[in-house]
Amino acid sequence: MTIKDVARAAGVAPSTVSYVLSGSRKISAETGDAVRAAIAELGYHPNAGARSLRSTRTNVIALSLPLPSRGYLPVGGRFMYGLSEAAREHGHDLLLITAGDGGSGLERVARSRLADAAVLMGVEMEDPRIDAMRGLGLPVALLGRPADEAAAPWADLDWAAAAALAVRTLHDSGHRRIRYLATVEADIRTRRSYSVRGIDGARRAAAGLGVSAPVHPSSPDPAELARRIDALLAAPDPPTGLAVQHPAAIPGILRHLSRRGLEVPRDVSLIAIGNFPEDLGGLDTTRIELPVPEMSAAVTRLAVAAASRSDSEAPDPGSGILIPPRLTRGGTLAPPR
Amino acid sequence: MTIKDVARAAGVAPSTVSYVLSGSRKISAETGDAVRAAIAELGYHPNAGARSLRSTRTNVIALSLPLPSRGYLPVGGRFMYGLSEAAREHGHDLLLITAGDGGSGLERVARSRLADAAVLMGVEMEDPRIDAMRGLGLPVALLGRPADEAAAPWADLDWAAAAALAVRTLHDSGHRRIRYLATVEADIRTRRSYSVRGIDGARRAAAGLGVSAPVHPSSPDPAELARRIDALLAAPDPPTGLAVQHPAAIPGILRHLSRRGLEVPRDVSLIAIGNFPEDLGGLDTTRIELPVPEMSAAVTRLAVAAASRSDSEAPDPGSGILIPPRLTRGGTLAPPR
DNA sequence: CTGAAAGCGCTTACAG
DNA sequence: CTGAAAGCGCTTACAG
Repeated sequence: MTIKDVARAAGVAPSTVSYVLSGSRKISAETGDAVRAAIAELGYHPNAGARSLRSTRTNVIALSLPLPSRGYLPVGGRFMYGLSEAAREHGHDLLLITAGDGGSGLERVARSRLADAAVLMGVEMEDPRIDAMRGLGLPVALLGRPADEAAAPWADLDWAAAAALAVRTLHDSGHRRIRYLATVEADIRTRRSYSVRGIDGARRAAAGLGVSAPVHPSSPDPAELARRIDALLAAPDPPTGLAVQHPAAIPGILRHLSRRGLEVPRDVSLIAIGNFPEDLGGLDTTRIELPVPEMSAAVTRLAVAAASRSDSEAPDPGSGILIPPRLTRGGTLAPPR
Repeated sequence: MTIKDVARAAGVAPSTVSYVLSGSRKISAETGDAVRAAIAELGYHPNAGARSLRSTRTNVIALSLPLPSRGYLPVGGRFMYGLSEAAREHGHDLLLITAGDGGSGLERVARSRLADAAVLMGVEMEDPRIDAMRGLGLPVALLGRPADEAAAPWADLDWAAAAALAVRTLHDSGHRRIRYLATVEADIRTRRSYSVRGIDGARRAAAGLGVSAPVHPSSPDPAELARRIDALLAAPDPPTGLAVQHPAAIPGILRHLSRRGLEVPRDVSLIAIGNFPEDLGGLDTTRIELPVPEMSAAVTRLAVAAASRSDSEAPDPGSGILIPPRLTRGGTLAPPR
């Protein structure tokens, strides 16, 4: 089942079938209809290998996944769905590249021309993958905002604004003893963008409000996290408001507070940053949700644009798309007693 | 950067480079070394499109994802990681196919020869994708055990045995009023394999033990699920033991029981089936975990085998790999009062 | 408005 | 033990 079969069935030349498919040439209505009818009847789909060999376009986007940090995994799954559907809307498929093969995966994809562009997930402030791909001719789009915002096109939730919104909302509600529970240490250490920017946003917001909001890293180990919360509560000025950027930890934190006899929001208020309602299992939490569909659509658009730019050798405008945070009211926020 | 460049650098013919790469011909040590040195120095990777056009092998495995049911999503992410890494170990990459484009995605992949084989996730007892792919020449391997076990190679946790193990463990512990909280209704209605087999295993085990263990569907809505649990507890013979096959619901269930003043395991025992320790957020639950790495490795092996079989036109042995359940002891099981 | 032909980068019989 | 050549199924200048 090749383009020749379609051409024979429609009574035209193979090249005419190709032109009907690509739309890059004016075709008479009758010819076009005959070709389309033959394609539909035979169920013809162009051979992907032949097409990519000839045209140097694969219609595939590679997704470079970070090493699965324990806190990040459930989020990764949503993005894979979101990105895959967004890619389809642009006529592309999504190829998964795990960091498991030592970062060489992306280079392999670039050199063997398996994809037209790559979306990088788990972006670090200074992400080595950006420079690595520059020389290899694989355009990238970042799901995360790097330190050098002109290094590559990127899309991200405005984590700094999200953290600031959480701190400001607690402050507006009357809280003065606020703590910022950041992402897990591993993410801070590797300078994951959402991690660094969240902390930064929280600190700036606190400074702007003239309030103190010390930052504490979270832990993937619930028992260890519980110990840290105990330490906070045992301090001379225990917090009345918590902003938490570690989504997976929310249920455990609420359980621990309740075990300690603290009622939320009567004794402690809490705002969750960057999570999904589903992951909260019915907990009615005041929160800033992670806008996965918007982020997926935005970064995919950038990746597709970068891929076609690489055809025309046009310079990379280095655009960034910042998605503003939105607060969802829930039952974990109240004025301090 | 093509095979010709490597050939020139090594002072041999392009075909010789190809033979060194494939290992399908005896090559002298010197020639082989020269070629390998040139490949390493130039950073050569064969063009994927050219290779697949010529050899009809893509070294890509397609992953057909089910529609993201709310209960299943976090699990999907783990499998994507697990399958991607397993595929790499066999020299393959993983291409994501979402059900979003109406099931046509797999057919498109088959007809355009984008992949050598497909792994089907979210398998139903009578899964239409199996027959659909048979005529299209895309070999499949199922991540789930279908009703017709000879229809295609498959790998799965033994959900029937898992459910039976949970019921039996409760029974051994002294429980006689047991309830089986199955998967969400949508999964039962579409006859997802894990759902049907779990229910079946629970019923058989209960019958074998001469105990009654009525089955109740779970709900993706925590409030609705809470109402159903209330109904169970308000019945004349309230349960002392619950087996729950809806992983995402465990934290919510435990919270609801505690809100009702019931202590676990003093008043009610609970065994969770098919979840991840990470998703429990530190809850020390007696459970049967989902063996994602084993399942991923097994189904990938089957997919790769099916792909090479399709080259040699050998018949499909229709093998099935059943992974036995393992109980992890936790703090939610005790004899009834 | 349409067709014949070249060629993308590989693999693999054919030949020596 | 190695090479020259054909051809996989497309796309796209070239030609009319």
